[in-house]
Amino acid sequence: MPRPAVPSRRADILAAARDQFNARGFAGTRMEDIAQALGLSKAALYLQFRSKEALFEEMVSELIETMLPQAAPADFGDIPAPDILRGFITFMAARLTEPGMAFVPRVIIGEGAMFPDLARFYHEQVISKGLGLVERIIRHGIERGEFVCADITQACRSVVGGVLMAAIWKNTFEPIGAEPIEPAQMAQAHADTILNGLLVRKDRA
Amino acid sequence: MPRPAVPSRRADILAAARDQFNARGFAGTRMEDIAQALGLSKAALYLQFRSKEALFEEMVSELIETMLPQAAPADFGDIPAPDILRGFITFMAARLTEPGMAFVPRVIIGEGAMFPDLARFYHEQVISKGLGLVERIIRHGIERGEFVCADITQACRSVVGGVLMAAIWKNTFEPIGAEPIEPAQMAQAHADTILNGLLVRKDRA
Amino acid sequence: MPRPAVPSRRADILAAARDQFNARGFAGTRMEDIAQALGLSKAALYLQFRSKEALFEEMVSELIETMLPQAAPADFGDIPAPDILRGFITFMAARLTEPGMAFVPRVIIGEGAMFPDLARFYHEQVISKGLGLVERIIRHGIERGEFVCADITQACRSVVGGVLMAAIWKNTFEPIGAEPIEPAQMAQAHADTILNGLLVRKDRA
Amino acid sequence: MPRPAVPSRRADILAAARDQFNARGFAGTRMEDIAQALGLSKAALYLQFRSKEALFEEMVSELIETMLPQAAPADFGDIPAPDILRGFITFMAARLTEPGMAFVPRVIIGEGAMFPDLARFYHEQVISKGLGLVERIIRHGIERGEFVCADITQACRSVVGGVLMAAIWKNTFEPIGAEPIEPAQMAQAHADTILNGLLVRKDRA
DNA sequence: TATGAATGAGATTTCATTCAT
DNA sequence: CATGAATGAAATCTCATTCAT
Repeated sequence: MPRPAVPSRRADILAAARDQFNARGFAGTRMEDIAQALGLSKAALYLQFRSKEALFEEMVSELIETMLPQAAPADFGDIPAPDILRGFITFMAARLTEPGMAFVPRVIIGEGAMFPDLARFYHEQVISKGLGLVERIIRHGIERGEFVCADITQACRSVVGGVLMAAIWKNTFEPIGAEPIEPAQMAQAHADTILNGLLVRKDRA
Repeated sequence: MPRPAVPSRRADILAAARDQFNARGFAGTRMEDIAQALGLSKAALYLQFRSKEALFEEMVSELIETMLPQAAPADFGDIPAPDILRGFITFMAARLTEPGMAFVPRVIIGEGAMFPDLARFYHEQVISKGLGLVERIIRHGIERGEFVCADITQACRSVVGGVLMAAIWKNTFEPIGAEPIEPAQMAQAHADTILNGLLVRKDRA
Repeated sequence: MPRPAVPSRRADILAAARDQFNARGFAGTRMEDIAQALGLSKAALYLQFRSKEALFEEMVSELIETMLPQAAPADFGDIPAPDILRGFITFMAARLTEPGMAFVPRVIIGEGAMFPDLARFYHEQVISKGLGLVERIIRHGIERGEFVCADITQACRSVVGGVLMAAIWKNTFEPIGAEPIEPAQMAQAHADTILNGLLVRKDRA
Repeated sequence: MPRPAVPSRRADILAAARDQFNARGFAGTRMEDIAQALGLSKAALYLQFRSKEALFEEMVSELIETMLPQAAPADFGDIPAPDILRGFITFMAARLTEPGMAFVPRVIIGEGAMFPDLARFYHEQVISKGLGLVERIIRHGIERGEFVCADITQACRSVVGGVLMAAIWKNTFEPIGAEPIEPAQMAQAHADTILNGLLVRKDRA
């Protein structure tokens, strides 16, 4: 069942679009830019996509749909919650900082106000699902007597906030000269902080 | 001590510009929008600012310069580190989610790629200083035997990440229907998570 | 009968306007430019002149009215026509190439099509009167048996053409690096050519 | 040998631009004017030319490059200098007054101050070459014993001045009601004046 | 007399989108 | 499937002119 030798035009366009949106944001990217990057005419893009917005949405969808399912095991079984959480943070930090992904939160955050459909879509597909996954992990930990948490909803945001920070750092501040980060290392440290807290633990000392 | 009878037009324009850029981002805001919000003509704006970009940059600068100095006491003295950290998180969460401020990270993150100077300025003046402040707080706690922390630099990012998450949530997702957050409450929960961690503490149980 | 110690604002404005129109042409000069050159506000100009066009016209009028009467004696009497013609050419070449004058033909020629009133005014006041004067001189010479001329109207244009050439050279080509001309010398040579022609004269050899 | 079925849009646009710049000058012509004359939208012009200025410059260049080479025979041989000079004057007067050419000196003279590159280009390609050609003609005449001339450089300007006068008259003053000229006739008269001078010639009387 | 502030009417330029070939 | 040519709608910016003070 070989994939077609000539990969679908759609895929090519989506890839080129991702690069361009990554570099210039949604409003800053012209259809011309995408077409030129492909050596095609603008009109060719419209053979595959109804509009610039449709192209953008489809690209984000595709990206997201390949990302989230791998972030945590479908069934937690007997796996310790700290391991699952650490795995989630590490996986998401790696994904969201790799080139071609990091831009998604950036564009959504930056241009969500102008494109509410886009923001809604992203909120429902990514943020809600991501937070829901974290919530399941925390509940799993509480059930197993590993975690204690007064406000699960907020705690989820603390978890995701650190990951978001990594994505933004990589994509917004590194390009302008900020000290580079190592996503895996940052993920481990974030997991440590979230799991252990900063306070001295007498039970471990 | 009444404000001057003729408050500088510049200030009026900067305020209106802030609202508009907040609502629509840089590219999405038209000079017409700002002018209409003031009941002025577009041309009036050009009497005070050379260009749209100049107006934007001046507004961001001004905003930033008034924000950071109040985030923590200049000298920590004997104050317990957890209190200082909790205070910092609460203050920043309040500031960054209040209308008229929340947009700063959003616009910087969203359009930083198109305005590198702005992003650099923001990184140096806000992010670096903010992270430096958190670092001082954590070191203060370690010295006092209150905190333990393997990777201070990363921990700082976990702290700030939660605050950033609040700002983005308030500004990007609430407007499209996400469940509203209460910044003070979220700040407390974030502080709890960061301080205590999620793991069950045998020393307290 | 001393002139007023504070020369009329009108005169100041006219002088500044001349400089500016000279440097930038009519369309290229903004009221702001003139005002700034005087250290005044734009509004101040409108206290003296109804409009930009009115200001321009008045300036040209004034310039012209002081120029033409001196170009030739009012009554030719017994003066030899060649002397009068040589005097006219020399005078006009000097005037039209001095800074602050040369620009008049330039602006009229360049922007006459957009401002027909201006062009008409200039044609009637300057060109027609100038050509009329040359015609009178030539007729004077014919009457005195000094000149012979098959087509007086065209000959007048040959006379004026040389003067115009000097003005254009000085104002259009010298500023971009063309070899400078000496108006007096050019006027003498033009008069020589016009009077004697290029052909060898057996009656003089 | 039919012209290509799809004559280059560029050429069409250049032709229409010439007409419009001719009628209104550079500053006075709006892109809209040119587009309307072609039955196109403004945007269509930008498909072919980067900017208004680029369009203007390209048009002038093209025009100039097609004009000068035909003004005089490459090798004068035994041809009498008066004939060559008369031919040059007649040719140039015809060219510079025909619709579509007359505007060149007008626009250059009028807006040279705002476009120094253009003026320089025109000076080098047209004025200098034209004057050089006249100079060669006069020297040819002197060698053949037909001409006598004390200041050749200046005499050349007298020759060209008359031609310039014709172009300006046709384009600046005729449209506002001045008495029309017949270029061929004016050229003959100018040649007569330049060759014979105004003074009575005893050797012919 | 003078001006700071304002503006209406435009000018150039851009870009997502369409369509005949 | 592909495109060259085209465009309508808009956005930024300019400037002669006005007017309350």
